[in-house]
Amino acid sequence: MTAALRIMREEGLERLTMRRLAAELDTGPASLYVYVQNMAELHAALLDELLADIALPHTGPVARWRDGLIDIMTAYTVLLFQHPSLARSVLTLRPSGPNYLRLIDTLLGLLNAGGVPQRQAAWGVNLLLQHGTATAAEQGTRGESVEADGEQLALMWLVEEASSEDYPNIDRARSEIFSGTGPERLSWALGVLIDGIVTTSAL
Amino acid sequence: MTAALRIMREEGLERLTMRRLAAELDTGPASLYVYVQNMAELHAALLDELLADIALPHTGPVARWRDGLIDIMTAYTVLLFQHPSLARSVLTLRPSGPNYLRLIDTLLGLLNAGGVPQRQAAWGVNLLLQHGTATAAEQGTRGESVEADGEQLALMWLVEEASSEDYPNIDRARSEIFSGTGPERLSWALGVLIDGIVTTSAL
DNA sequence: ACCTGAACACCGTTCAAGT
DNA sequence: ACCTGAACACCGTTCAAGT
Repeated sequence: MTAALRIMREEGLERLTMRRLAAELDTGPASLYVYVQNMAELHAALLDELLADIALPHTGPVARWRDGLIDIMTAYTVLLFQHPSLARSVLTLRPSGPNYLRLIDTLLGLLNAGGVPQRQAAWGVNLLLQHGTATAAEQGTRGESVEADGEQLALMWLVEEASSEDYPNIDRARSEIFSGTGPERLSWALGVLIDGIVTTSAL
Repeated sequence: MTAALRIMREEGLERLTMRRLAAELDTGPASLYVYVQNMAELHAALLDELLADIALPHTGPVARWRDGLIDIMTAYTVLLFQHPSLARSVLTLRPSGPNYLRLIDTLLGLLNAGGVPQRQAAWGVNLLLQHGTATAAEQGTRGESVEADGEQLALMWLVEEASSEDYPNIDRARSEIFSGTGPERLSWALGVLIDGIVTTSAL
């Protein structure tokens, strides 16, 4: 499993194929299926391995629950940002490793500390983690491939050129659509989510 | 392009390969590269085609801006729910077709009608669309493959079994983690996002 | 100039056969 | 019982060669 982590870190998840990993371990690809059922299970194992490294301040002053949430969610998002294609995989994975359960448990605990009703807390954790994963999967494309950068530029150009007759609201919002830095937008989004989770009652 | 849509609708995006589409059009795969640059561009074109069908109530009473947002976002999410693997593709695509721009413009208009400051509106549209796309990509896996259902069950089992010592908060929230129906959770999430976007000022 | 057959360089997964 | 070579059934993309 360390070999898999190394390949991912050094060459990216794209290059971590069953055949490549098998070659690294001096065997045939069929042998890997003794340890994992399929590619998805390998990705799940990698995620849990990575999650072992994020700091979970399970204890701490109850009053700082909001900062705790933001810190953990930022760490989670930044972690996946470094492995965008893993994030893409995680989105369809429903991870279930011990470190992922620990992460869920900690987030739930912080929302509980904030006095958020149980249902909102449970649904909110889902929303928060989905946002982190999706943000990494989406934004993280930058730099991973040349085409992705090209597409980003193509969209910016289109938005620049979007005629004020056809798209009057885009025209008005033009300057804000790509404004702000990644961290600024992430911290705003986390604020939106947490505020909404705390104040919006379910059903 | 109609052939591509038909294959996707009848057999799923997974089966819509360059080779399969070329065969359908009685030619070799190389010929497709005259019309699209790559697979991503084909997916982008498909998304824009689908978006042509969603109703955009651009006009209407200004006071109903919130309902308008919820209606459009629900339609967008439901649309992608039927094509989960397209949703996965869209997440990394930064779509730029005319119908996608129209969707952005309409959402911006509704947030403007709600008196949301320009920056919050612009960033908020991003957040809303990302949520819709990610939800479809994530939940939509159900039924598309047998393994995905199995993984869902595996997670439910793990959460059921999660010991109260190791994961006390999961233990307490157990009954709520999988509670509610898809539509209930979607409408709650949209409420969270809209409330948060309206009330959380950027920077 | 426009189109495409055939090849390049790969995939994940299965299974019969070996140890 | 455990492991794996070789095969199955595919991919997206490129490019030299034809029309």
